Amino acid sequence: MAVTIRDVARASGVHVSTVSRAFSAPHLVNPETRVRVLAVADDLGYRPNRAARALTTGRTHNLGLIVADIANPFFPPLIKAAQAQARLRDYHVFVADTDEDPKVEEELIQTLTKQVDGVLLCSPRLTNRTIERLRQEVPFVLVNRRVKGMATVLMDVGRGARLAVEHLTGLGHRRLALVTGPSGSWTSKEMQEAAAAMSEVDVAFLGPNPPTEQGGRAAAAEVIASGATGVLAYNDLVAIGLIEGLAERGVDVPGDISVIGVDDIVAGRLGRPKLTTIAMPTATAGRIAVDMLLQSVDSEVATGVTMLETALIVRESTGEAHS
Amino acid sequence: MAVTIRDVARASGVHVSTVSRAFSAPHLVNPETRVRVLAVADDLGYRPNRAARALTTGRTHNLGLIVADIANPFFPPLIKAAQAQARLRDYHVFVADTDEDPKVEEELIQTLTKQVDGVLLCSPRLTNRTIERLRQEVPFVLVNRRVKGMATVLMDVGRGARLAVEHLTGLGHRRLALVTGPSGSWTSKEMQEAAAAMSEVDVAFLGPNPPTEQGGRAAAAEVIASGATGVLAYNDLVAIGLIEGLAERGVDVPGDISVIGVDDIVAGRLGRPKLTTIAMPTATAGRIAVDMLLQSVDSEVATGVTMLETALIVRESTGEAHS
DNA sequence: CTCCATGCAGCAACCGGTTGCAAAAAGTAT
DNA sequence: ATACTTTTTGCAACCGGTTGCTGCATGGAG
Repeated sequence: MAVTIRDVARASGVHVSTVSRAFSAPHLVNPETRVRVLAVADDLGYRPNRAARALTTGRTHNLGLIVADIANPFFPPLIKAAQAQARLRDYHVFVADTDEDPKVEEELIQTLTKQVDGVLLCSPRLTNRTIERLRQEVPFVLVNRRVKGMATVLMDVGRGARLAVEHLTGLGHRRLALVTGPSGSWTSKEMQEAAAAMSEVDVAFLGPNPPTEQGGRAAAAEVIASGATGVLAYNDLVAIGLIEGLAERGVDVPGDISVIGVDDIVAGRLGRPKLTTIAMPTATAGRIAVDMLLQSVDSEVATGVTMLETALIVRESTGEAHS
Repeated sequence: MAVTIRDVARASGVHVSTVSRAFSAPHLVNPETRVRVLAVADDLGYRPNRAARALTTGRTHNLGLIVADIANPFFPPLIKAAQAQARLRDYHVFVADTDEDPKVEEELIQTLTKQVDGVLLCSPRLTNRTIERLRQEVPFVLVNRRVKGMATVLMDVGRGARLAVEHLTGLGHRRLALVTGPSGSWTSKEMQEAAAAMSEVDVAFLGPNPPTEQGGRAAAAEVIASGATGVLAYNDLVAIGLIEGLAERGVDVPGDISVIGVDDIVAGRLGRPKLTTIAMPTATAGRIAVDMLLQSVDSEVATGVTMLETALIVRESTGEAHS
């Protein structure tokens, strides 16, 4: 079937070890021999078997990328960037979707560990304890989640939330609401803490909610009941759903209630009204996370926290408070 | 480091082959021995090394999924579904993005083949000839691309295009335009052929264009110049960009020009105006493609074409022609 | 013309499993 | 008790590479 290193060895009249070295330790083989071997290899269409190589070297040259929901528009740019960056370093990446389920997440990590050199955990829903344990088996880099002592890429959503609250209060809103996300979400907690720390404002916490359009739509009644006129939603999807839910109940955005999302997904840029949102540098996060991961794979140490800036983008879903 | 089959063998006082069989050929080992071995294995936290297993069995239990652009909203639902279906069958999936570049695509397939049992090629930009060649190295299933004799999952975009054209002519539009996609795209070709076959209508073909918002925006001038009042765009992204481009030039949709997209991505459902579009069953396609792929991995034959239905969804971006 | 350092290639063990074959154990029929 | 199956287990080779060690040339120093 496939052409192996022995075929190449036979065809070029050298020992397999020489062929092996011609590829992975060029300086240890005579330049002439090397070009000859390489020529024969190319001729035969030989391609090294990464899995076999991994067996001895311990390096699979694969990465795992685990996300809560591929279809959530927040992730694709991150996945794309991570995958591209990995390819640059000659790494392939497994992508897996946990459906927001911690059980699945853990199981996935377990079965993946042997096949990868490291795992990128994006917005994990696992407990800190579980993460600490799993960490023994394979290097991690966390995205959007803080666990002490672990390599992490964070986006400064706390600051984003502060900016959002200031924006809303600046527009005259006095009663605010935060439509929170899933309970395991670091981002959600971070937003809550940031908002709660702003003592001068009155903000109601509504949740937890699934991080989807449906989640937002379902929260509409609660938002109305809260009496808030300024709302910060867990993410754009929720914000969009919320706006729809409010519209169904005859509440206009931004006329009656101002809504701010998080993520700056494409759909928000095109929506009606165009969404005011906190932009997250997801592509950058993916790229940096891969770099950190590969670095920690080599150096055996996996630490360091990278905090990426977020930005408030004001569009049309926020406006002056009336009253 | 990691616990291997030999550790388990030693700890349970049997030979490695017995441990191996306890896992992968249970019926060949005495039930009592088996439970004992499994208990020890569980105790030690043993997990079989898939890569090592692949070396002898030839089955990696991995799949490759290659798409033109992860960030294109058309793909995530497909990726998600494919990945979920694969997991059901105990397969992991490599996801790779080609950036719409055939060179990258080919290279990716080459380096992936040894690590996977099969590859899902979604909307490939490769030539038929190249695909035929690569096919020798690894089983394929094609999505959104027709190559004779190969397993394929298609979405009936031809019929979709016909419905779209009928919808437009039904609204009184006489001059139509088709904003085509990338030159290697089967979908684009299919749409063109379907439209061209409708002899009674006058449709201009504008393209090729990159399948993005920018591509659509850039095509706006050309669309106006064509004099068309009804436009079918390669996909929703292009349609959205086009609508923006038209708006910049003072052309209203659907007031002056009607626009239809393809894919039914979320952003279109939320846009202004809400996009009339041809819905593609992407999740179903992903699921079925994985099933077909796994089937062909087992049976050594990879054929069969599955055609999935599309549907025209009329929203707000199309309207009556004003003479 | 030795002696030794250096460069290059071969040998063989090993990575973590699988599997055909044979031996041993257990069961069955005579 | 013997001969013959049928289970159950062990042995050892193998999958496709890698790598520490050894051995052979070659070349420069003394």
